[in-house]
Amino acid sequence: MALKKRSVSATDRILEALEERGYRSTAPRRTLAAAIGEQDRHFTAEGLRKQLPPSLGRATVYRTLKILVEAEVLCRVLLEDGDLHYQLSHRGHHHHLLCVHCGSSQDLTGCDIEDVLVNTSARHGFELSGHWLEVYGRCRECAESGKAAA
Amino acid sequence: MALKKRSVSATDRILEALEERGYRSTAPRRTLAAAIGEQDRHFTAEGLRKQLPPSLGRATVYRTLKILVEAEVLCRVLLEDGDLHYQLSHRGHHHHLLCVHCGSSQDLTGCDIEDVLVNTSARHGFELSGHWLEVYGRCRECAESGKAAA
DNA sequence: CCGAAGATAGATACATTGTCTCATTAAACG
DNA sequence: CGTTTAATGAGACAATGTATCTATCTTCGG
Repeated sequence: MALKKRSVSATDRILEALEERGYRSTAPRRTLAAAIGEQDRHFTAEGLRKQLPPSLGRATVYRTLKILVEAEVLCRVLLEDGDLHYQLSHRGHHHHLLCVHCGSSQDLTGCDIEDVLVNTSARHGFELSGHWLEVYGRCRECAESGKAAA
Repeated sequence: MALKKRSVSATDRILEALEERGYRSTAPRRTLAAAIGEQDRHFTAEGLRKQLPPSLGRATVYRTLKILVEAEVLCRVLLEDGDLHYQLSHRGHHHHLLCVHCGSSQDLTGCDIEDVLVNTSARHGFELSGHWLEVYGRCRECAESGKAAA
């Protein structure tokens, strides 16, 4: 269930985001952008690094990932076991449905959690400024095959 | 706004939880339980350790914290900056309202987020099994003083 | 094109937060 | 008590990231 379709390649989106923000176009960054564009799933910093030429320094990988998260091109994903992964992000705030079985993730859309949170928080006299939410479970495919099997 | 009141001391609750689960009563654990009972705020493993005699090994602190989280006496709190803290927990699943200004936290109660999540996930064909939520903002006190100041 | 200014890279040391191993010690229990 | 077995503390190791530093590459004005 990888996302293959893309009008503009993810690689290009990454490079554009860097350019927009005034970062220079360098060979390491282009290599990284291409590698990230090839991921069809959330990935770890080290996992990504293993797919890159060893000449590309560790610090560069982490630095670039950080920049891309700030630029909202990537977002962080916290797995249930505490592992921090990264994945291509659609702009704006959103959450993830993470399949604990196959590891896929989908964006949680059409969700009114924000409203619920604002209201509930207000009842506590709390002025909400942000939140972090990850949802774990089984995606449609895994849920169905799971019923058949187990 | 620390929680000072407690019918049974937190320290005792910790020791009881350990006993219930068949763990032995040892001096290091009693020391740890007492120290945790004195925290009036979420704390880090290392922060806690600094309040303990250096003779109490690092591994013991981490081991005990892990046990206590499993026993649901403590829960983990993820701060906005990614720092993982611990705090005394009331049993059962709940979330935290974390004040980014004063660092206090309160439990989010009377919240129907679970229902919203179940419904929203279902629309994605997703079979929900768990979630992680942290809410950041300003507590009543900080929100009010903030308005006066800023 | 060239050269200067400044961002970036890679190497590497360091930092943080844990986990694992292992010999020693201490609890629990008959 | 003594035996059994869990627990401790020391320290190695691991994972993940940040800071520092010098060399190098980009960019851009001329």
